[in-house]
Amino acid sequence: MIQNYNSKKLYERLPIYVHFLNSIQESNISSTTISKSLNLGEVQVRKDLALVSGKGRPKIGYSTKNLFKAIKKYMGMNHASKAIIVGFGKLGKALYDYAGFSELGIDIVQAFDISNTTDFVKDIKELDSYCLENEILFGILTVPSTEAQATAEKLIRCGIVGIWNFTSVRLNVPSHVVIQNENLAASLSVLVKSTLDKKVGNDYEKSNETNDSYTSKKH
Amino acid sequence: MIQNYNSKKLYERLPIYVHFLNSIQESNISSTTISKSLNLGEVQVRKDLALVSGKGRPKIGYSTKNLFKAIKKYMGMNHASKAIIVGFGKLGKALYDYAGFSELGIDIVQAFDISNTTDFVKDIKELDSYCLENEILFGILTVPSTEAQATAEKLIRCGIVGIWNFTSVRLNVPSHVVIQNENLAASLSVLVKSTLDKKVGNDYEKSNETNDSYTSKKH
DNA sequence: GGTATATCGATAGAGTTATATCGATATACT
DNA sequence: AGTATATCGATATAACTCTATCGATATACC
Ligand SMILES: NC(=O)c1ccc[n+]([C@@H]2O[C@H](COP(=O)([O-])OP(=O)(O)OC[C@H]3O[C@@H](n4cnc5c(N)ncnc54)[C@H](O)[C@@H]3O)[C@@H](O)[C@H]2O)c1
Ligand SMILES: NC(=O)c1ccc[n+]([C@@H]2O[C@H](COP(=O)([O-])OP(=O)(O)OC[C@H]3O[C@@H](n4cnc5c(N)ncnc54)[C@H](O)[C@@H]3O)[C@@H](O)[C@H]2O)c1
Repeated sequence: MIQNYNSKKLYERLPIYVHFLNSIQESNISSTTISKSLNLGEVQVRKDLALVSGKGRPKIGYSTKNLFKAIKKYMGMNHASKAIIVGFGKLGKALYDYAGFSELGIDIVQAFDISNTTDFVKDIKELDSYCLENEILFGILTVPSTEAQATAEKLIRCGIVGIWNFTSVRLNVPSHVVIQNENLAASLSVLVKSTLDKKVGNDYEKSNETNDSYTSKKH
Repeated sequence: MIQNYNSKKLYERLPIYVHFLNSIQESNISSTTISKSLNLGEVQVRKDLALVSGKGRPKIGYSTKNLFKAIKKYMGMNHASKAIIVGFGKLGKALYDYAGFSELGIDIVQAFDISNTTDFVKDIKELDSYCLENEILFGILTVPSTEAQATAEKLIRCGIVGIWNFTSVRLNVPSHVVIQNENLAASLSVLVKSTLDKKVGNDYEKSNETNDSYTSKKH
């Protein structure tokens, strides 16, 4: 594949830029400044921006507004994507209440549970009708792991094609469905192991550095 | 570097194996079976296991018990790592109550907050004395983003060298400290974008597949 | 207007991670 | 005991991702 670079890692960084651009006042911004503010590689930022946006100007940088729009367009953040949460427990509640997703064009429009139903938490039985009526594409799975596979299948039957999976189960789904596993336990383990590596292997700098887990890179 | 393959991705998979091994009854298990159960590449699993464990036997596989022990040893999961949570809000509470971390040798031993103090949530003012007394190495950062940098610095002053960062801030920390960013918003964006890509680019199979975000791999 | 330079874009290369392939071997089965 | 084969381990290759470098250029400043 020639120069058609479209990667998961890129997709993770673009929202970070969006959040950053949202937070600044300047009407122009350079890739250099962005890279320093976010602890990312300078070349990497430039490459990312070049891919999604129009030209930048030497000595000036990019128009903040245009850059912002370009990234949002590229990521499909303009038309708000509607998502539902299934499993309104501790984690589901935290995610449901979090305001930061809307900045990225994602609205969590409804929560479902098998028992904790309230005004704004519907019974899981209503899943079908709700999803079909509202054309929901995304589901956030925060049910107990024992219920994970069965619940995922329910979601898929309702037309959901993207599942954010917080359970520890590796779901089995048809090929048209996208799964994003959010394995928090694994993630914490990575931190622990990386930290221990660093503490032990202080002989010379370990070559383990990656953009997201380590700090003080020499950009 | 020759064959000293020690990657972040590997560190993410090993806990998945641990969880799986914990859940099965069989006293022997083959890499083939593991790979099918977890939707991972067969060769990849074999390579992972070869790196951390003793030999497997043709037609039999590995001893479940030995494999389990080997991975835990490799990952440093034997001596329990103690972590604290700072910011006992919705997310902090969910993490604090989650039982699944102990399987991976991690104990969340204490929570701190600036206001919601209770019997088991200490005031942030006690952070110093607690961390030093108890030799805490890991901190989970779930304070509001406005407090993130300042709080991270507090943690570091208390001897913490690994921070699991749930805030949207890209922390600036000294080089001996490891940061694991858990950017949930970015992760959700990846799901949305990947799903949209797939829906649109159905001309021929997109070459975007990765082990963690997509399903129905042809292993 | 002329010069210095911050920033850009492009290319090449290095590093990391995953997959395909194949011969070796211990085990199951006849 | 002899044969078929599931599974292993190793090597080679492919795919993906990041970084270093450098010439081009629009802008700032004299
Ligand atoms: N809390 C964490 O920090 C954490 C960390 C990692 C993974 N997880 C995983 O996330 C999931 C949720 O965790 P949690 O802490 O919020 O658990 P929880 O028990 O607080 O919440 C689970 C919710 O799902 C509901 N539920 C049960 N069966 C259901 C069904 N069939 N349909 C719809 N709803 C149903 C329950 O009523 C409950 O409200 C679990 O799978 C857990 O393993 C949680
Ligand atoms: N909830 C989510 O789903 C979600 C998703 C992505 C990111 N985040 C991030 O995670 C963090 C926590 O989110 P939340 O939803 O739990 O928020 P929250 O408001 O429920 O919890 C924050 C807690 O931090 C405490 N706090 C405030 N200042 C403090 C300080 N200086 N020291 C110690 N404690 C302090 C508050 O009292 C509160 O209990 C935020 O930075 C948020 O942006 C949350």
